[in-house]
Amino acid sequence: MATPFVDVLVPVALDHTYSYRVPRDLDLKPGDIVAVPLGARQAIGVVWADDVTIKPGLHNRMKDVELKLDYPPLRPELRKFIDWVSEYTLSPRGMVLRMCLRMGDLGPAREKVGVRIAGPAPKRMTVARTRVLQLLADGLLRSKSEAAHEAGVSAGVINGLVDEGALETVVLPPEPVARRPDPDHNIPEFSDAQRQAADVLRASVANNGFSVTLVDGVTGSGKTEVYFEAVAEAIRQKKLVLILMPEIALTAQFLDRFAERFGVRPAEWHSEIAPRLRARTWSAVATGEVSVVVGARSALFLPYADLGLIVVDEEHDPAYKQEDGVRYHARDMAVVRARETGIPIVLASATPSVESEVNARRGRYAALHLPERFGGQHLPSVEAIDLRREGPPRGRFISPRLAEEVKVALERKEQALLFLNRRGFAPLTLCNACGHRMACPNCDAWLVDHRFKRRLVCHHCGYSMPPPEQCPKCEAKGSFVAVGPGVERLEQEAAELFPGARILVLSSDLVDTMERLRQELDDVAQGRFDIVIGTQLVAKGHHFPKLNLVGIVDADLGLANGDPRAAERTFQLLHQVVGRAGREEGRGYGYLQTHQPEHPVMRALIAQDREAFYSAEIAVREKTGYPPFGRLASLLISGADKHATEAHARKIAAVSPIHDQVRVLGPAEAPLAVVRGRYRFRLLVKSPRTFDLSAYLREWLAAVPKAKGTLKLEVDVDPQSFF
DNA sequence: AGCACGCCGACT
DNA sequence: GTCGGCGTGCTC
Repeated sequence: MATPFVDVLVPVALDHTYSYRVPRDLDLKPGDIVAVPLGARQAIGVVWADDVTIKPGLHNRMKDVELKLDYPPLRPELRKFIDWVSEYTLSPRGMVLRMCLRMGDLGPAREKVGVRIAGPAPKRMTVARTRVLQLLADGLLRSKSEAAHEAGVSAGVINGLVDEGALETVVLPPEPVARRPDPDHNIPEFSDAQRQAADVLRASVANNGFSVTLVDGVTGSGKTEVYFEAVAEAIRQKKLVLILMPEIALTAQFLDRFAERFGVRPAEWHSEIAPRLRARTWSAVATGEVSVVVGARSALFLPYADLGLIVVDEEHDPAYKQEDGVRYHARDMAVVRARETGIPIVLASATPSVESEVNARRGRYAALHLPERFGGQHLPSVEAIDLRREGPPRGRFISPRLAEEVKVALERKEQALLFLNRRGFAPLTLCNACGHRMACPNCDAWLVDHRFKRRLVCHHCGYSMPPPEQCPKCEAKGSFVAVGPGVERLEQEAAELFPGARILVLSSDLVDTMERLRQELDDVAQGRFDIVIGTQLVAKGHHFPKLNLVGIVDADLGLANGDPRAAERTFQLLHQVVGRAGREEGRGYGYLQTHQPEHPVMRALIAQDREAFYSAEIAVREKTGYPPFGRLASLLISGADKHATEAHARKIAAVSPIHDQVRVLGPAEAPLAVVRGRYRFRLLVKSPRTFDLSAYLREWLAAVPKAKGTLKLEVDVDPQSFF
């Protein structure tokens, strides 16, 4: 029985559904994907409810559903998930739906045309034509471009032969997005510990209900191979699998590893997939034609036909947090999606987030530990270099001891990695004559000297200018000095310290394409460089067999700010970077240049005592009520005028509902007080862990006066960054 | 998020 | 006199 009206959720910044009339020839059910008129344009939306009662005043404004699209309906659990994410993050439901419908170009793909022999050779023969006919003499079908390429002729020759009737064109069936992986293609040899872990994961897939398992094992412990066994089990059960990666730079590398295990590459999903392939992939996921998707966080919102397993690799990675639009944490939302779907989820990391570690310790998550490196690899030994006692001379950043160790490594024909998480040449440019510091005109930040590009650059808004000839304040000439190190400056120092060494600098602003980065990483792996100087770009990914020495140039860098997660982040990042050493042959060494070797993060890295670090950090969080022992939300109020912005922030604070479990802090100037010419004030909301913070915020926002003019309010539940 | 509508400055 | 800037508000 067709219903006369349906409620449709449209992908715009709207929480409510709109009602549409259903034409007689359409039969619509919840989940169906439809095209509807919306204002002056057409929108793709999803039927959220049928059997709808219409308010009398609406009848004359209602429009008709235009058509139903030929895709499987969104499943109830995905619709529930959309509702849940919207409620939790306080984002409009339509904007969450929009993330599910980012399907690229709709409509039929351009048909690929193939050619084959059809009739006698034409009277006028040429050398090129002969080559084509010889190639196609076997009677097989080839695509036009393939045939032209193989025969070494232009496409025009092929077209000419088609016109003369010697060849005929045939529409080729579209290439599948991904072929079916073979779960038994190449099962690796496992150690006992790995086998046990794999068995547990396989069982969790076979049992087929919601469960969360934290797989933690050091780099090289075979985590990936272990959770591949769970993936294999899901494939055997004809279920779909989602493997989440924190960034797309890692997916490319990962696809080959997957192919080694399963014989074929999985489908790939991230923001840089070309529109056509994106559309085909979306559709193949919805119909269940692909079985494994490897993707960045946006892959979490795909309409999987029958999802059986989610894996979140590097679950601690901060890149899982989306910081604009719908602000969500893909790891946390993945757990929610698994729960709504009733399937197992695997969280994998060498350095789990404190959140996941606490959940594992309290038994809320199952935990599997893979303590050893595989195949007799050793963990690198780590030492501190105390910069207070044995630091480099003024204006230098590589201490004598680290320099000595690098020399030894080079003599042994091994590679060294110098890690500094700071792009450019120097973070500050200072006038020696008057003390003027070069600052961004739009932001509350210094301009970073990028000497390779010959520009001073703001890392917050992208503003850049050529280095000035003279000081804009005192007009002194040649008075500027670079203060502090960046990777480019480190290269200069390394070139002086290690003459003849082949040095490569790797940082995101120096990488123009993914392909180029891959090439450069490959060059390093092949031993074409002796010293790599890099930012966090080099923290993960490639294996460098000849790399046995890692020097952390400024281990304290991430600890300086007031972020409650600073210690955790620093521990995770440095652990990962140091873990690059000694992965294949010989023994790895890590050196931490630090002013505070007694800091818990440094001590844990040196003693290789992960447990001690987590226990100490968990105790701090518990005492201070920070996540996961309490909940946080941040309200960021920004605007072009400082006083108006602050006044608005105060107004918002004034209407916060009074609740004895909630503390509202602020408004205070955000740590970065101005960005892109906008002043920023922040309110921080703290509550106990079990408190429904989203409901509280919703009640609050209902009382907040609407922002006028340039004023803007952004709400972030579970903020990860405090800038 | 789009897109139209609306009210104030520089042009054919 | 009109073209067009982007602030404001609506979309069944």
